[in-house]
Amino acid sequence: MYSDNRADCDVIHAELVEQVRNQLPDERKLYDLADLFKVLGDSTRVKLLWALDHHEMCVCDLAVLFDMTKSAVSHQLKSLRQAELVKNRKEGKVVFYSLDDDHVKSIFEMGLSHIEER
Amino acid sequence: MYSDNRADCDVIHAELVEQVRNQLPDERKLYDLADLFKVLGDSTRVKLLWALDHHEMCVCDLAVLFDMTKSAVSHQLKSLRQAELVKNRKEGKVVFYSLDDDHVKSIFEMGLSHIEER
DNA sequence: TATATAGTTGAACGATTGCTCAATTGAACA
DNA sequence: TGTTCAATTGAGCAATCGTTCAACTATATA
Repeated sequence: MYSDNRADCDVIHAELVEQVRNQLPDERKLYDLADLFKVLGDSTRVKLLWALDHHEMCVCDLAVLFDMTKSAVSHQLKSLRQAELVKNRKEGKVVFYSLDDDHVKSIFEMGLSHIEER
Repeated sequence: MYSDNRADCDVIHAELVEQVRNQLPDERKLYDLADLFKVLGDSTRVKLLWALDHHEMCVCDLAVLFDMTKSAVSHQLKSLRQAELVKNRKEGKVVFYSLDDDHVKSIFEMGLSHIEER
């Protein structure tokens, strides 16, 4: 049944494996989920999100706040935009960014709970 | 005030920047938070956690389930162990892994909510 | 219209990541 | 005691990631 697989071992608990396999979410969903956490898995982006959770801010403000170049900030905001975690609005030359997701705060707080309980 | 920073721009909203700066969590916490999401930000590890959420499993079962080598599985389980997301127990030659965190499921569900609402 | 400034973009780089491979550990058992 | 098999480990490699740098766009204003 698993003769052509890469797991260099016999199946120990075949029934359990089959049972768990049938209960796993769609493969695509698992990839999307990992991609979301990948975006959250960078301290710069975490900082940006945390700042934007307090108030909408422009690229320049964020650059000053975290002592980064505008370019670096802009690149990271692009990732966050593509993940639909932030949105922006333009006012003259200035682009204001803000959170575009209700779950970020909850996810952060859940994450902090994990960290603080170990 | 910010004369020696790397943000190649004037401060546009100095007061806001200062206000947000004072409300940000400890820098260390933000790094730890990003590190946690970094561990969750890989589809292999997401799959492993999801499987272990259903039932404790040994390395060999997981390798068969996801068609990976035991080595690859073991390496990833090590990351998860270091992040204190999974724990293990030994029974003879076999090592059983299981979830070591109540928040993972909640974090996953929050993440799925974000994905499904866009 | 010319200049200045906010922001974006793409290439290039160094660092990190996830896997493979081979060697090794450790427990069961003949 | 020697063999077998589950699991771990470290080195090495390709791929990915985050930043810098330089060039560019777009808008306000003199």
